[in-house]
Amino acid sequence: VLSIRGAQEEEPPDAQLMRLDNMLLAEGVSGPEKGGGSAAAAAAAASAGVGPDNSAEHSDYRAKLTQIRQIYHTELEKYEQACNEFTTHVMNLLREQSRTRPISPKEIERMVGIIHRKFSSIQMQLKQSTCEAVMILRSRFLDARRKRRNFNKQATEILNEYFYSHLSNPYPSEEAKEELGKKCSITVSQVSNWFGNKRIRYKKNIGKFQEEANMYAAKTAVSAASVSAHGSQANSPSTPNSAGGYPSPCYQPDRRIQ
DNA sequence: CCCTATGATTCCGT
DNA sequence: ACGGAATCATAGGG
Repeated sequence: VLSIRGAQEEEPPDAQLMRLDNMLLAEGVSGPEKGGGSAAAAAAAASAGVGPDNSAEHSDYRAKLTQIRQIYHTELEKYEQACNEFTTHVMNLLREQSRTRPISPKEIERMVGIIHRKFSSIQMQLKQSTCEAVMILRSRFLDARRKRRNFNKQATEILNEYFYSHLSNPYPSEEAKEELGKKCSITVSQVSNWFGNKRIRYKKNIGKFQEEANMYAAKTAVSAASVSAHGSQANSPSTPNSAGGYPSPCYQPDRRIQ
């Protein structure tokens, strides 16, 4: 009713609308019809983390995204159409009224402006809820926590061997991480995650890991012994244990119940 | 179904 | 950018 001067300037406060538009575009909802969407989704999946390109999950995600996109487009179209219809309807009414009373073009313009603002606020809502839906979808499918799989036994074996044989400084270098990742067929960041988790959990409850520590200490001791027995030089294979970081589990071969 | 183990993410300090 | 800590979400075993 009272926004006459706002009729011409509709831009200034709509930073949020910009954000919504940008996000919809980036997510492939409002952009190009088909190929763009999947490309954006793939990029999103790739950037979202470790994503070993699970195409089964991924196609599911894409299907849902397409669904969202279709809904969005049909709704948008519906709103647009409704807006136009309503506008022409109002125009007709005004035209009819102009027979009984004078109606300035300014008034018509004002009415049209009001209608358009109303409908664009509805569009805004639509965009917002679409964004929300996309975010939920993303968190549902792209969050790697939701499809966590344990590493296989051999991989954890290798990782544990490294951890317990470097217990004094269980911080593998970049190269070491790469090598471990290669041996375990996991990514470097997964190796980093594993060591991060292992360090904190070991430190938090050393007692719980005592048995495991002893086991791996024994295992590496055995392999070292066999190596030195086989080879000629008695080189302790990069195991200068018990320096600074974590308390050594101090292997006790015949630790029994009292 | 509950509980623990575990991989991944987030927050924060450095 | 990396590591510690807390937390999330699922896997796995009883």
